[in-house]
Amino acid sequence: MKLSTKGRYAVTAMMDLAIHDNEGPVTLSDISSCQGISLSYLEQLFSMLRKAGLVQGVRGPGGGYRLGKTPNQISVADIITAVDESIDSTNCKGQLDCNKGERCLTHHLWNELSEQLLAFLSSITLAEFIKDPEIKKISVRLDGTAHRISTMFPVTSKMIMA
Amino acid sequence: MKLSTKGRYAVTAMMDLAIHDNEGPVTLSDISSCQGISLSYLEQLFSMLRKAGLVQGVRGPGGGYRLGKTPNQISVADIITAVDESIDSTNCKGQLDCNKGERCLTHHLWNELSEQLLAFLSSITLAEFIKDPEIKKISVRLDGTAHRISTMFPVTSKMIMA
DNA sequence: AAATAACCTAGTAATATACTAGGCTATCAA
DNA sequence: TTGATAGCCTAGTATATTACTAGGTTATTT
Repeated sequence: MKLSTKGRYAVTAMMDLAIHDNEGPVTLSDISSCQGISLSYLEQLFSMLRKAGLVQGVRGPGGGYRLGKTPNQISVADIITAVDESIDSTNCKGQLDCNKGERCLTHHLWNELSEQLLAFLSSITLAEFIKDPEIKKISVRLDGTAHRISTMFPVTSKMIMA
Repeated sequence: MKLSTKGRYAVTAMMDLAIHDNEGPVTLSDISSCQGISLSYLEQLFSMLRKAGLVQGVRGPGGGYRLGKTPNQISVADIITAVDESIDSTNCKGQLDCNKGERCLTHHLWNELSEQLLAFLSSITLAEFIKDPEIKKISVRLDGTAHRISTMFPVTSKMIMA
């Protein structure tokens, strides 16, 4: 279990798809300008997401990406593990005797923690975010044209905090 | 909130200290050989942990590091934030108008997720790991000489899994 | 006095992250 | 049928982070 900006890009992009899941595909170009990262890099991330079955590509004009499963079937853990390849959690993997024919206790403890973290992130699905009250407000306000512009919304005091 | 191998090194090292909290200081040299990372790198990590008040250095022979607070006052989140400086969660921080004078909804959603994750890792303290039944077994078996060698323990089938 | 181990700095190798540049293919609309 | 769109793919590269090496100083114990 690893968590970097790369993983965050993937998660936020998937949130975007989830919000517009019933409105048609979202283009990487839109996500690129929203998240402020290069289109080509996004393409690489989505290549991994697609191979993991988390998204579906739709080619041609009006195309883009949509979710590969229902929002409640896609967890944050799924997304992160798809793009952030897991770290070698023991650093002495392969060699069972990392020190004098024995094995570190702390490695075992880390595994326990790592599993707890994975379970936690697995329990959070994209469906939770669609239910967010802030989003409902936006959806109502923008309904018709939501597909193109609802990934953005006006700044509020709540949003400024990091 | 960021989680890399660097953070894992810090967490496992702190677990080590927590286990031996009542037995005297643990040397970085011991941790180095256990975790398989360089002594000097550990020194740099512990410099950050010390500045965060999470550990106390004890100089001279018989010295090493011990916890700076009680195990139940030190959370996994504390450790990770001390060594893995937090990422710029929005990528458009500073400029409030990341796109056409508006702000991305997904950034807001990420902040919510990030806070949930932080709350989760804040709820897990080093005290949990001391209570681990596996550790109790070791402590009983090694009691007197535990300080030096109890960071290691024999391989069991349970341990081989990653 | 000698050994230990924290504590500190500068420089560097290795790796991961993020981007650039180019191209190809499927699909839609004019 | 043609052009625009947008997915899809590869190779190369700039940047940042991670992890290490190699020196050193200082406090403490034996």
